[in-house]
Amino acid sequence: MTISNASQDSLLSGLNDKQLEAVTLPHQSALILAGAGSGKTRVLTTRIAWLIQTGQVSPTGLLAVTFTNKAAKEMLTRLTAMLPINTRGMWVGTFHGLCNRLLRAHHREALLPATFQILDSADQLSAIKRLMKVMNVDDEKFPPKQVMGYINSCKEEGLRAQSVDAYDPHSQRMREIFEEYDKQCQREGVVDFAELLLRCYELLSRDTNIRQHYQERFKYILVDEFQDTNKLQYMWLKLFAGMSKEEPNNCIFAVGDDDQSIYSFRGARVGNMRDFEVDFKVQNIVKLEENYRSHSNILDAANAIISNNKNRLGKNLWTSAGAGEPVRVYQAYNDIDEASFIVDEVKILHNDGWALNDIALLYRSNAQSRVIEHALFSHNIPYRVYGGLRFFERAEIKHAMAYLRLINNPEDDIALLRVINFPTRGIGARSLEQLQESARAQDCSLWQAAINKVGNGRPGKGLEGFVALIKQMQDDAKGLTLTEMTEIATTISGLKNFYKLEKEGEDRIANLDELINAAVSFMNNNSDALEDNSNGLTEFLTHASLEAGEHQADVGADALQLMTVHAAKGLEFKAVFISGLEEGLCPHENSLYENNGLEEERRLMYVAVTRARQRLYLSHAQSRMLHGQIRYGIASRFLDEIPDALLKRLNSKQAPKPSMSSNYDNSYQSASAARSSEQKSAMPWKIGQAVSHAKFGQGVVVSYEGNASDMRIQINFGREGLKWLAMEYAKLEKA
DNA sequence: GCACCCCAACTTTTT
DNA sequence: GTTGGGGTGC
Repeated sequence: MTISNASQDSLLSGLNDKQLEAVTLPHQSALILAGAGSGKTRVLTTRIAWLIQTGQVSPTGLLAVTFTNKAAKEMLTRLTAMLPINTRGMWVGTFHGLCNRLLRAHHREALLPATFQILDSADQLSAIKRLMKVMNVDDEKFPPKQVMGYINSCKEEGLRAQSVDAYDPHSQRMREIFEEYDKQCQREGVVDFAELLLRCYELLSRDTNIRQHYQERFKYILVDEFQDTNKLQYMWLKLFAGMSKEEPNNCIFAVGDDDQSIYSFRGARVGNMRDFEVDFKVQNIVKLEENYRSHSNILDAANAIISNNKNRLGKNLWTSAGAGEPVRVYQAYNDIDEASFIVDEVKILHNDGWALNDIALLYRSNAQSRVIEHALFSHNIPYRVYGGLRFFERAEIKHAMAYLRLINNPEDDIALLRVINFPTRGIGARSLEQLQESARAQDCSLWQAAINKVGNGRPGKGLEGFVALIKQMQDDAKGLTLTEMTEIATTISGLKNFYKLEKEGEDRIANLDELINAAVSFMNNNSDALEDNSNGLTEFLTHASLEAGEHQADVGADALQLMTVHAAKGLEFKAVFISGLEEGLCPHENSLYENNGLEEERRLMYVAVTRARQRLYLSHAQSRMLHGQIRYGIASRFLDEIPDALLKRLNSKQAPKPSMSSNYDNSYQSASAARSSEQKSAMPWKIGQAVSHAKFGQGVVVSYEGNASDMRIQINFGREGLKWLAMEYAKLEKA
């Protein structure tokens, strides 16, 4: 060891016993069960710093994998703060980023062109639609989105078309599309996200030399958010680790939290944690349970909720911070009342000096934000919604990027199709079909086909113009910097002029200008990493696909934070509102039909609760507008799972507020009043009335039908679902 | 080629 | 209620 004990001490000082144990584990595979707010990122980065500082590994001898670019960046930032090292050349990144890097380095062995492009989801979908047209597939029977999901989940299981089971005609056709899709991608030199991983995995399994090279290089492999890995990612990690006797047996330091696994819908397998324990003979799991974020009332609530899950590795968060405030529960009359409650509370907090940035409003589904946004807007409370379109996903940016892609490689059919007639230049569906037809006949790219048409004369004015435009752009681009090329792509293409003429095109033009800025800063940040002869274009295109950019600009201003619970994972706020805690929304009704769906919903609730540092509000509404209809829900079972002693109920009575927003009130009344006027006398229960049933428990009256002698009543029993009961026999009581 | 209309969907999402 | 995609008509 070349480093003095003193500086080692400073690196390790302030860690608790468990954190210290994790950071200084000997050379062996380890599973760190890191609870919410337990200092997970700190442990991970300190582990890396410690390994380097004690001379056990050089910065280039380790591999650190994350899921998001944000997490990777954060890790590098913290690392440079701890150690005076140059992080360039270190393999710290996302699964996709690292696979991309490896495939670029070995593109020949991976059978890819050096300039292979990465399809984002939108590109992939349009590629599939295009293929399905060629193959004459009925998109009623095979919705392109489903086909895409099928292809991606196959790849995420590590499967190619040849190895997929298909016993019925439908799945056989599906498999056929999968196979043709892969051929099309190969022809066009493009890879989708899942392909990046699968291609990389296959390359390493096939090519012993390359595999050995990396296995010898990466003695230490560190994985963040291990509970979110899918099957292929786990297989990929095993390859790097080297599992067989002859292989080096590198060790994996896996950090994760099974209780925060909320991404099974996109292929994540919590089970990888248990498999890892067995496969890598993990001796003991290090549990980080001391929480540095929340007061204990909040943690106790979270612990109580999650303890209802059966399949857990087991963990209980604790804090030395004291009980803190009770968890506040508000029962709202309807969604609008819920929103106005939140607005009132936020105002109070803000007046008391809380920064809006420190307050988050969480919901299960994006649709719920509308009502709240409306309330915030009319009360002039600044807010920021996370989610939605990101920079490189905006239409105008994708158009400009398509021109750049064509400069880079005109055979890029996807890019060509996107802009061949945008801005419009008289190439309609007819001429496009002809072009695609002749490309198919000649078995070449659309660009080649277009060139041939122009060469043969009578290509049509539009097509001739397009070919000339791209050729001119390519000519102009020679010797230009990336920034200048980007300018060309937005101007010569006619994009800017097009948006200038549009009524509401200012934002789009501003975005196009922002794209030029993005190119400038990309070059500033990466110029020394680029090869000497590279103008950075391929790298910039990759950057755009792999890092779609921040969701929204002006992050600086103080604003209330609105986001889904999923988007809140990994974040923390001084005060958190969790809204819409009703059966059907949270847990979401769809989840109840899924395997272990309820447990995942409960983990979602757990994630939501553990975001709060100091104050936590839970709210539910007796009725809310959903899909254009009023729905009556009962309180989420997750609320019942919190011990009463931790709660403070702000209004347990369901009396409607007199100050209700009038238009909603009317629409609410008209819905129920319309029916009750028909059969008022026969109806003993009002719609929205909470009732209890001997067998089904608590419920809410949703609707009814029939006449006085034969009336049926529909009740939402939450966990038991919607039930029709005959009035005559059902023994209902007011709840 | 484009504007307009209708109908269906509608949980969560990173790369 | 809203949005987006697809189809139709000028």
